[in-house]
Amino acid sequence: MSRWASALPDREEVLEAKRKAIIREAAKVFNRRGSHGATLDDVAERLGVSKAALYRYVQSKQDLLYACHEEAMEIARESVDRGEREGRTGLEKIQIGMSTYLREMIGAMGVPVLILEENSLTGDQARHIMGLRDEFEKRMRRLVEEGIGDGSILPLNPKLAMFMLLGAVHWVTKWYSPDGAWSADEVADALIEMATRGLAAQPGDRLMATIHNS
Amino acid sequence: MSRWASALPDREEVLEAKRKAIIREAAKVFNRRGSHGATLDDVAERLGVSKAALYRYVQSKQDLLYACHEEAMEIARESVDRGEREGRTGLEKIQIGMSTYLREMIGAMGVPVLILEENSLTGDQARHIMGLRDEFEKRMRRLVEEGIGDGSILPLNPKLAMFMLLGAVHWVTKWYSPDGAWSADEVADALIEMATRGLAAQPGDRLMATIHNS
DNA sequence: CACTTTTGTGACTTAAAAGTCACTTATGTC
DNA sequence: GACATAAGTGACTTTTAAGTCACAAAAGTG
Repeated sequence: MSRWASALPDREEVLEAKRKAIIREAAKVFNRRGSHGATLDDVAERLGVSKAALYRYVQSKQDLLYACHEEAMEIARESVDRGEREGRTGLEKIQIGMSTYLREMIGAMGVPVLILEENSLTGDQARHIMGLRDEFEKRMRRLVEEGIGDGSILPLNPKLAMFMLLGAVHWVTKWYSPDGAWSADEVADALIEMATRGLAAQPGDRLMATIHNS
Repeated sequence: MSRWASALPDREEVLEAKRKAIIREAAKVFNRRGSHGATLDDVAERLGVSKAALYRYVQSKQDLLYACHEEAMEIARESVDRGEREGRTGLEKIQIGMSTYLREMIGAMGVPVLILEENSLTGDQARHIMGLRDEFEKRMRRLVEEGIGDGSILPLNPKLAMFMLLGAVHWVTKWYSPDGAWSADEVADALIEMATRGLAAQPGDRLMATIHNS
C-alpha cells in the first residue's frame, strides 16, 4: 500500500483525468475546425504537450473523435433523464431536458456537441454513435407526443418540432463565447424559453428570462 | 458571327454554367463532409470528370470554397430583400425572409449553407464573407426590432432571437433529404411557422402548415 | 479536310498531417 | 542514492489529397 492510503489520486485516476482533458480539448477543436480540419498537433499544443504524448492516452485520431461523440451523447442522455424526472408535463420535460443539455455543452467544462460530418466516423463506431443519436431523438420525439397528449403542446409534427429545437440548441455552439456578456445559464434559459414557446399550447404573453429584459 | 446568331449558348455562357455546376456540387460535398473532409476528387467524380478538369474553372479549392460562401450569402441577401419588400409587420418580414432563405437552400438547385468552420477561409476572403454575414445578421436583427416596435413581436433580445431562428433554419441542411416524405416548401413553411411563433406577440392557437396536420 | 482553340486526362510532384520509435526526463519505491 | 516504471519528446516514415503538366480528344472555323 502506498503512503497516504487512498487520499492521493492514484495513477489510474490521473491517467483517466488526462484522457478526459484531451477529449475536452479535442472536442472544442473538432467543433470549431471540423473533424478533418482539426490537427492533433493543435490539440497537443493547447494542452502544452507534444503530439506524441497524446498517443499514450488515445489509440488514434478516430478513437479520440469517437470518444468525443460518446461523451456528447452521454450528456444528451443524462439531460433527457433529468427532464423526464423533473418535468411534470411533456413541455416542461422538454424545457428542462433541453436547457440542461445546452448548459452542459456550452458551460465551463462542457464538451460541445459535434456536427456529424458524414464520413468522420466509420463502420461500427459510426453505427454505435448513430444508434445513440437515434435513441436520443426518439425520446425527444416521445416527449413532444406526451406534451400533445397532456395538452401542454399544440398538435404539430413531433419530428419537425424536435429538429427545430435541436437546431436552435446545437447552433449555439457556433456563436456562443464564454467571454461574451452572457453566461451559459442565461443563454440556456432564454433560448429554450423562446424556442419552446413556439410549441406551447398556452404561450405566456411575455418572456421571463433575464436576457430578454436587459 | 457564328451561325444561328445568338440562339445557341455561346462559350462564355457554357463556361459559366459549368462553373456554377461545380460550385453547386462542391457546396453539397463541403456541407456534408466539412471543408477539409471534402476532396476535389470526390466533387469531380460526382460530376463525371477528372479533378484536373475542375482546375480549368476554379483556381484552387480555397477559391471554390469562397465561391460557395458568396453564393450562399447572395441567397441570404435576396431572401431578406424579399421579406422586407413583401412583409407588412416585422414578424411577417422575418417569416417571409426566412422561409424564402430555407426554401432556396434545401430546394432542388439550392446551395446549402456552409457551416463556417474557423480556418476554412483566411485573410481577405474570410473578412469579406464575414462582412456579408454580419450585414445579413444585422438586417435580421433590425427586423426583430421593427417587430417589437410595431407590436407583432414580444419584447425580447433581438440578437438571441435571430440566433435561435438561424439555428433552426441552418440545422435543416443537416437532416433534410429531398428523397424524404416532405417537400422543401412544406418544410420551410412548417418550420418557420413553429419557430417564429415563439417570438409572436399574438401567437395563434393552432398551426396551419400542412406537415403539422398530417 | 486541315488547322486552331478549347476542353479534358493520367501520371506526376508537393505539402501537410497522421502515426511511430528510439531515446530522455520525471516520478515513485526501497 | 539506486533502481524500476511511467510520461513525454524530436525526428522520422507514411498516407492522403492538393495542385501541376505534357499530352490527347473534341469542337469550332476557313
